[in-house]
Amino acid sequence: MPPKDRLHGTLDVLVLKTLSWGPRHGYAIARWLEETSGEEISVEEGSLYPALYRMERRGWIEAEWGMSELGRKAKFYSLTREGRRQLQQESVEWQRFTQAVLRILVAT
Amino acid sequence: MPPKDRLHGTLDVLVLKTLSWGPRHGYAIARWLEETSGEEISVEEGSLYPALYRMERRGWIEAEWGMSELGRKAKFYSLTREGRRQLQQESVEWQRFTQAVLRILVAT
DNA sequence: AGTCTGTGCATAGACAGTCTAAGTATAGGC
DNA sequence: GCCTATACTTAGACTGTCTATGCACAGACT
Repeated sequence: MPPKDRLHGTLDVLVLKTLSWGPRHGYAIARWLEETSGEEISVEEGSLYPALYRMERRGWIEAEWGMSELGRKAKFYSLTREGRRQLQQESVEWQRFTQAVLRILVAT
Repeated sequence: MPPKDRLHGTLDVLVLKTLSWGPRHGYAIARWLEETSGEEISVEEGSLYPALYRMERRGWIEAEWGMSELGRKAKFYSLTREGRRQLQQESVEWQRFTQAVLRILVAT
């Protein structure tokens, strides 16, 4: 696996979290995650857009065409009620799991 | 993805870490990870054994047939020098990445 | 005029890893 | 006799991320 598959399994929850602060278009989601993480996280477009479609299909987010800050057409996504539930649940599970892994990795 | 694909990308480093305390056979590695994590982590055999072969092929671990604690034949794996390097590196990267994710997930 | 970079979306196909599920084999408990 | 636990093996499904490409438009720079 390419070294950067590290995103595997966390992209959804990251996108959901990003949208929890209000609607954003795809490109903005990617930029925001990368900047906020100090470039520690990189979001490839080939991963992001399929992920957005998946989550829309599952009813976690909704899309609406609009205008970006720069006046270009862009698809804005927003969390649905179900998406908010999903975010909550996934976030908790992710933290529980990574805590368990961390305990093992730092054990002596 | 089945809800339990959460192991994705962390199985290798967990196995390497387990072996850092000495040789163990596959079955014991799985049991140990599950117990130590309080059943938070579950290691399927269909994931574990292919992972062991992969890591052996990559020179991170070495195998040797022996006898288990219960007197049954079992394949014992031990870390190679390269495996120790790999563990160190992967562990650091994993922690950096999950820290970045965590910061986002707990942000308000 | 032409090129380059940045914005923004879309999608095909490769790739890799985990999972389910089945099988082998042995041993002990009921 | 059957069930559970130990211990390894492997085929195939599944899914998600990646690379790579394409479209479209705008502004900057030469």
